[in-house]
Amino acid sequence: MAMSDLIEKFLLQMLEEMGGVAELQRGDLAERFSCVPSQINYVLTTRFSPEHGFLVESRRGGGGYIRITRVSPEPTALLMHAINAVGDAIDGPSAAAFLKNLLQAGVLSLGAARLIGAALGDAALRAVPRERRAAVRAGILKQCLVHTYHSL
Amino acid sequence: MAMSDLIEKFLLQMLEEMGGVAELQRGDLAERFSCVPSQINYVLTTRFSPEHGFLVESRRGGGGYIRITRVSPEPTALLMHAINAVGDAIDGPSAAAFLKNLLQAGVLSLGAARLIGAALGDAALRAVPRERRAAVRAGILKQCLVHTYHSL
DNA sequence: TTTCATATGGTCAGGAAAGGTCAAAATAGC
DNA sequence: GCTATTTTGACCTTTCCTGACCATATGAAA
Repeated sequence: MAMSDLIEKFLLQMLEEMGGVAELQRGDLAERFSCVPSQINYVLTTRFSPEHGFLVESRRGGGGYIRITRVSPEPTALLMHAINAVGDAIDGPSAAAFLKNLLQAGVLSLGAARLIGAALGDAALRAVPRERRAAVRAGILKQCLVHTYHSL
Repeated sequence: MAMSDLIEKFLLQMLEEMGGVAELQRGDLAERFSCVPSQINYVLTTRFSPEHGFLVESRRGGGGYIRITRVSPEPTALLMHAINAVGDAIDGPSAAAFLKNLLQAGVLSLGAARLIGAALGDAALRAVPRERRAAVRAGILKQCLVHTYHSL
């Protein structure tokens, strides 16, 4: 695995531990990985760009620093929120809205969202009396989201 | 036997040992067989194409790699068979076995298989009376498989 | 207050380390 | 002999790594 990948991994883990913001010194990090300082910039520009959902600030001079902030909300937080919000029963359109939101946020892949959607549809719940479907749907949806949470 | 056949054999065995995914470096492999690197590409395009049931990913540059993943040659047939075999009711372990088979065959991704598993578990079906769960489970499972079928 | 030394971080271009493409030459199978 | 397959090499593209040089902040000295 290339060094840039290792540095990326390190920074991601750091962000995870620090709850979304990591502050570091370029020289220190370069020394830890035995590379030139500018390689840190390379990693930052290729893997922590805004399109990747990060904000990078820095300051030069004595006491300088580089701060990386995860700008797109963390998937775990979004999932947690969604799981709590589902409740004990949910109708089809509402469930679909949940899935759409999570898809939009990049927490669920298109395939996963559609798959869950299939599991929640009336066709899948044929064996459940109509008046109980909302409750069953909620159970399935929550469990799917919990699973997704655990697989992050 | 032509060298391309030898390389093919080697890669197939590698896939076998690694459980369906093999990661390699083009230069290394070329050196091992004393051939030019581009011959590896030839083997990959003629014998590990999607029609042959393989997925090939790669990355250039330092630390580059080639990854071959075995997928099912006939996902549609396997899915069709599975959908028919599920029946009107199915217990948890049997459903799990179905998923495991389809996973092994590469029809379902690990993520998809686990996701469906979560939707079929007792935790997800808490709102369904125990004696009706098998029927509900069958409905959900079949719908998920039908969905997968359509999204191929 | 101005100036200079030091401590950071930033930019950019070039070289190195992969993998990709393509067409011509060689070979194998009928 | 003819055709399809295989083999090869020249050239291309992408990604990574390095180093020289640049820019800015802080603090002490003049």
